Amino acid sequence: MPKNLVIVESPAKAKTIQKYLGDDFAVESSFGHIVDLPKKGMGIDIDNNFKPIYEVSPDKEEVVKKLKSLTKKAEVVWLASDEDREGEAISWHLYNVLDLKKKETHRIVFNEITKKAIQNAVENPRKIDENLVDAQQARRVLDRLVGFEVSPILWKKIKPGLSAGRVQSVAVRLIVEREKEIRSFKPEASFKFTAQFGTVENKQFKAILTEEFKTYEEAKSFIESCKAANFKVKDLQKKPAKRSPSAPFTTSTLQQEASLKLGYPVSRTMRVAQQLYESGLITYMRTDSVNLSQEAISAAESAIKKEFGEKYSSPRNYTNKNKSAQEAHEAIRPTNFAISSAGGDDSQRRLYELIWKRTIASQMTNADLERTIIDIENDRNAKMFQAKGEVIVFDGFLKVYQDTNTDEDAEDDKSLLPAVKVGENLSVEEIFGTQKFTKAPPRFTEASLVKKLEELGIGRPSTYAPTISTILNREYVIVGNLEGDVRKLQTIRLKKGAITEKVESETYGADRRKLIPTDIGIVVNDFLVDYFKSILDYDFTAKVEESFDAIAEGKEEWTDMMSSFYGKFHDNVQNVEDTAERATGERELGIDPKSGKTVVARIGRFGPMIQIGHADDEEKPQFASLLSTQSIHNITLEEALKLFELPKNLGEYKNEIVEVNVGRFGPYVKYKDMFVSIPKGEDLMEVSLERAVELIDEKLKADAPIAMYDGKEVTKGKGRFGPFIKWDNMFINVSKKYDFDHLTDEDIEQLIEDKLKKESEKVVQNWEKEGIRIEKARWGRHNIIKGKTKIELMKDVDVTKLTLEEVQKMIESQKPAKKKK
DNA sequence: CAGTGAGCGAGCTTCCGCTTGACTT
Repeated sequence: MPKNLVIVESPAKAKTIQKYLGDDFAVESSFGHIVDLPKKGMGIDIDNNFKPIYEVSPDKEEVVKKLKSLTKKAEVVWLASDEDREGEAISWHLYNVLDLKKKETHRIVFNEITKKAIQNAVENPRKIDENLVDAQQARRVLDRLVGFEVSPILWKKIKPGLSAGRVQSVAVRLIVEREKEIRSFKPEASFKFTAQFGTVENKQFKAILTEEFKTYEEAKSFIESCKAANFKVKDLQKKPAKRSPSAPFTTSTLQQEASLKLGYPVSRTMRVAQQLYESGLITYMRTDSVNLSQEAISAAESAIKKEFGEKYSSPRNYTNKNKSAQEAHEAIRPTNFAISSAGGDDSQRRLYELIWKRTIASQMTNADLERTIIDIENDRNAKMFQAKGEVIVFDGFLKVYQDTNTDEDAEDDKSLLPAVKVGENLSVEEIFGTQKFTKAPPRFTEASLVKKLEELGIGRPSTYAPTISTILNREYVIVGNLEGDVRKLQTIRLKKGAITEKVESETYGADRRKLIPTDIGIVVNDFLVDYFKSILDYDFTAKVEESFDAIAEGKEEWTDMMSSFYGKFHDNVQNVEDTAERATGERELGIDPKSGKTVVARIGRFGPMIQIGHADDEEKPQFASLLSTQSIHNITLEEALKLFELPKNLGEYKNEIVEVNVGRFGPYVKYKDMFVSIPKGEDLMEVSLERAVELIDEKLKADAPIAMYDGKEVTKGKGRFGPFIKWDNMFINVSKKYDFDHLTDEDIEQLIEDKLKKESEKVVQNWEKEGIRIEKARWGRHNIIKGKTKIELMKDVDVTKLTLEEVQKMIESQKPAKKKK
C-alpha cells in the first residue's frame, strides 16, 4: 500500500498523474463535488447566518466510502482538486467528510498536467484557502436562494414546474429580446451598384459604388448618366497587412467553431470532446484558459518545423481577455502534436483535426497580406466606384486554419485585382444596381448564445451545454427552422449601352437551427424582467462576482454579503408574491361568430390555449390547447376556432371509428384501442381518412412480430437510442453491423443470445462485488455460493432474471426462492 | 401514456457547478 494518497477531480487525470508520481503514490478521483445542499428544500439556515446544510450527494456515497477506506490506510493525503473556487471547496469538503484533521494533509495545485508541474506542486504544498472556500459558499448559497425563491413565484403566477435562475433566466432574456428586435424590425431598401470593369490589357474586375441611393429615381438617373461616361483609375493604394492566428481553444470557442465548421450542437461537441479526452488524445475540454504549457509550446514548435519548415514556426503564448476566467486548466489542445489525425469514429476525427489545426496554427507565423484599393471616377457624375483586393504574400498560419467568418455582410470580393495605373482608362462591361434591404439582427444559435454568455461572464465552461438543455427542457426556447417570406426587388442593368429593368424576388427571414423563444418563454421573461429587474440585469453576475472576489481576497465576509443581498431580495420576492397579477400573455383574437363571445389566446395551467368566453359568464368558457407549431403571438381567429373541432371523427375503417386528436405526445390517430402518432410536419387538421388508414396500416405492419424465439414473439422498432428488437420484454439495440430492414432469423438469434450472455455476465459481475459466485451444476442447474452458503437452484430458474435483493434474501434464509418463471 | 382550464389544498416542481458511468426505448 502506497503511503501517499492523492485525490483529484477526474479519473482520467488521476491515471495520467499516477504515471508521473510513481509507486509511492496512489491517485484517486472524487468525480467532482462530493457534497452539496440537499436536492429538495432550501437547505440553508437563513436565520443562522445562512449556514448551509451540506450532505454527501446520493450518487457520491460509493466514492466517499471508497475514499474513506483508502484514507485510513494512507499516511499522507494530498488534496489536488482544481485551482479555482469550486476546486478549493471540493478539497474542503473532502477534508471534512473524510475527517482529515488527524491526518497529515496537504493541499496542492497545478494547472497543467506535466511531470514538472506536478513535482513542483508536491514540493510546494499549502493549506486550504478558507477565503476561497467562502467565496464558493457565497456563490452556491446565492444561486440556491435566487433559484428556490423565484421559481415558486412562477409556479403561482404563471404555470407549475417552471424555473428561474441567475444563469438560465438571463440566457432566456437574451433570446427573447433578440426575437422582439427581429419582430419589430422594419427593413429599409436602398439601391446598391456594382460594376464590372476591364483594364487596358482587358483584365476583368469587380467594383462597388461607394454610395447607395434611397430612391428609384436617384438610382435611375445615376445609371442614365453612366451611359456615356468614361471611367478611369483615380487612385491606387497598396498597403501591407498582417493577420494573426486565434488563440487555442477554450470550451466556448471550441463550441462555436465546431458549430460553424462542423455543424455540431454544443452537446455533441462536448460529448465527442469527452471521448477524445478519455482516449488521452486531448487535454481537458472544460476550460476557460487559452494558456499552453511550455512543454506543449515546444512540442508544437518541433511539429511545425518538421511539417511546414522553420519559417512557419512562431512560438507564443496567449493571455485571457476574459476577466471572469478562472484558468484552472490549460487550453484545449492535442496531447501529442505529432498525431494530426486521430479518433475512434468520424465525429471524433473531425473534432480532433479541428483542435489539432487550431492549436498548431496558434503557434505559427502571422500571414502577410497586401491590400489593394482602386478608386474609379468618371466624367459624368461625381460618384466613385471602389475595388478592394487582398493578396496573401505569405500564408503563415493560414496554411492550416482559418477562422470562420460570421459577418454575414462580408460579401466584398477579396480576390486578386489586376495591375492598373493611376489615370488608366477602364472599359465598362456592365453596371448593375439592385435594391438591398437592411437585415434584422441574427437569431442566436446554441453556440452564439454561449459566446454571448461568456462575454457577459455568465455561466462556466462546465455549464454552457447544460444551461442550453435546461432552457430547452423547460420549453422556454426551441431550436427551430423558419420558412421566411418572399419580397420583390427592383433591379437596373446597363450593358452594351442599353438599360434594362427587371423585378426579381428574394426570400428573407428564413432561418435554420436557431433559438426561438416560445410563448411561455416570452411570458416568463417579461414577468421576471418586470418584477426581478436587478437579477435579470445583464450585469448582475458581474456585480456579484466582484463580491465573490472580495470574499476570496479576505476583504469581505461571505455572510455579510449574503445579508446585504438577501434583505432586499427577499422583500422583493414577498412583495411580488402578494401583489403581482397572474401573467398569461393574453391576446384577443376576435369574436366567435357562433356564440358572439370573445376569443382569446393565453397561457393556461397546461400551456398555451384558446379560450372562448369569460370565466364569469353564465355558460362555462370553452378551452382548446394550441398545437406545438402554433403561437399566441400570431395565431389567427380562424386557426383558433378550428382547434375546437378536435377530437375529430374522420369516419370508419373496418367498422371501427377513426379519430384524430392531440395528446401529451402530440397529434395522433385513434383506432380501436390503438394510438398512432402523426408524423412531425404533417398538419393534423389536414389528415384525411385515407391518410389515417395508411398510418394505421403502417403501424400494424411495424408492430407485427418479425420472428419467434423460444416460443416468444420478436418485434422491432426505432427508439430514442436507435433501432432495436424487442423480445420477452427486453430491448436489444441493433448495431449498424446488421441490416435492420432485412434482419434474418440467424441475426435475430445472434442478437438475443448475445444480449442474454451479456446480461448474465453483468449480473455475475454485480454479484461478485458482494462476494457471490455462480456455479454451473448438472442438468443445466446453477448454484449460488457465498462463503460457506451454497444454494441449489431448480432447473428452470433463469439466473439472469434474479435480482441482487432476491439472491441476498435466499442467502440469508439459506433457502432457494420459489420457482420463478 | 394520449386529461385538463374557476378555486380549494394535499404534495409535487426549482438553482449552479464540479465530475462520470448506468441506463433508457
